[in-house]
Amino acid sequence: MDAYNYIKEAIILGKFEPGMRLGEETLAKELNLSRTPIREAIKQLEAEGLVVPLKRGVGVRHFTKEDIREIYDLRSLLESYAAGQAAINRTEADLIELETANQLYEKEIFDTHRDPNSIRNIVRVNSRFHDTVVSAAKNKHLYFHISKVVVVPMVFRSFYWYTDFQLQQSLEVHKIIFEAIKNKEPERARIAMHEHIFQGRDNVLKHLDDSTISHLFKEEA
Amino acid sequence: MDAYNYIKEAIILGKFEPGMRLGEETLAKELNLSRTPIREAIKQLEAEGLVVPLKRGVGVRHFTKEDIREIYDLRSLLESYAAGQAAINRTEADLIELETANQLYEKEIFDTHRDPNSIRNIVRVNSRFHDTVVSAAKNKHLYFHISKVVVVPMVFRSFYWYTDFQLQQSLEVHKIIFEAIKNKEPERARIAMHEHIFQGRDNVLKHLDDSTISHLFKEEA
DNA sequence: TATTGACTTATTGTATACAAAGACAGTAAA
DNA sequence: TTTACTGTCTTTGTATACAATAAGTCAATA
Repeated sequence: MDAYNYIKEAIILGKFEPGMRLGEETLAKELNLSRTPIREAIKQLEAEGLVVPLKRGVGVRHFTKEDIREIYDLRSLLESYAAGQAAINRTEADLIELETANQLYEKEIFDTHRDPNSIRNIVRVNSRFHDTVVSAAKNKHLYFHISKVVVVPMVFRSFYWYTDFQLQQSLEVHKIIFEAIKNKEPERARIAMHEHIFQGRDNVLKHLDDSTISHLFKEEA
Repeated sequence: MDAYNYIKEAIILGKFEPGMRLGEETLAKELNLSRTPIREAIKQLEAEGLVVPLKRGVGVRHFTKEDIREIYDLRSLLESYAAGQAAINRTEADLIELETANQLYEKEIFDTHRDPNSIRNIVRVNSRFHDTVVSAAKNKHLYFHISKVVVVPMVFRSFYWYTDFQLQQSLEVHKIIFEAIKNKEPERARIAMHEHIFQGRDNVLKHLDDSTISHLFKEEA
């Protein structure tokens, strides 16, 4: 794996915690590389906003409650628009892929043991559904920007906090979104997606005071 | 100026034309630097989508008509949302800054000689107004992403195609947006901004067949 | 004890050298 | 004329060395 993806994944999975400084020499040794490719990877991650300047170098960005609110507002705006456009522009192939993603999602939810590996699988198939919706909107630039908004460590961790009921509920909304896109009902798709993402947002915000994860976030000024 | 901003500006101003390959050694000589900082700048620009892989290296990205349509759709979605939020969250300082920007805009429009330098000034004050609207929405992540969507060479050139009447019309819409934000009317601000950006979009698309600029764009496949 | 200052150290910023791999040109064969 | 091949050459990918500077340390002074 290249330096960019290695660091990115480490941040998303929480191996590199928010506020942690990323020394070039350290990473270079960790990846058996020289500093040059490490620096390039860091520059890219900085452009994406995943790492921020920290003491003549960079560190993993931490997200405040305010950040989470803002990001979910933005994501909701973009993805609900995407759902609406998907209901207009989707192809038959998109519908098949959406249905597949949801079937896998259903399977993962029922089989889950709630261990980290299982959560990762749930995240993966959930992302596959959302990704397909955005892809079906047929706007490459929209796709590009949504992928940058969504890639935030938060999204990964949030699934730990879903109850079985919430996971089930989430699946049901996926099915409603799918039906709306299939039947070419943009408004219904848009509204359902908006609700869906705001449910996720509320769930995350509700748990932000939880002591087990509070160290991952910086309090607002 | 650092390598990143130098290259970025050269692309936006059209000094580096779409499709042009950006050789590291060449840029290094041009800026009296070694290849290392050049490579880092290129990686950042690549992450932003302003340059794309081209023959084992990178080249300036070209935008198809389809790209322009997509970008304006996206920009319209984001900026009209921003205008709505600005009508809710704006401070008194925001209002002063918006009014200042519009006054300068008015001045530039009346004084213009339609030379490159004058166009640059118009672009600058127009950007200042739009920037302030987005800033007044009080969502840093929204601001971040809009700035990436808007920074496209297109925006700069589009002002060459405005007639005096269109510039005047553009100013009038700015004033309507300002009033809506001032009076805390989110829907009115949102709709006005949406119309405003779509007018810009139509203007650009109308001129895309123009022979004087057609070389700047690649035909759609 | 807190604060300032010089000193030491660690880490980044930049340049350069070498290795690797496409791109290109020229040639030969179909 | 076109295609396929081969060798050369340009340009990128990576490593490393050195310069610059910010950070940390410790002692002296208020």
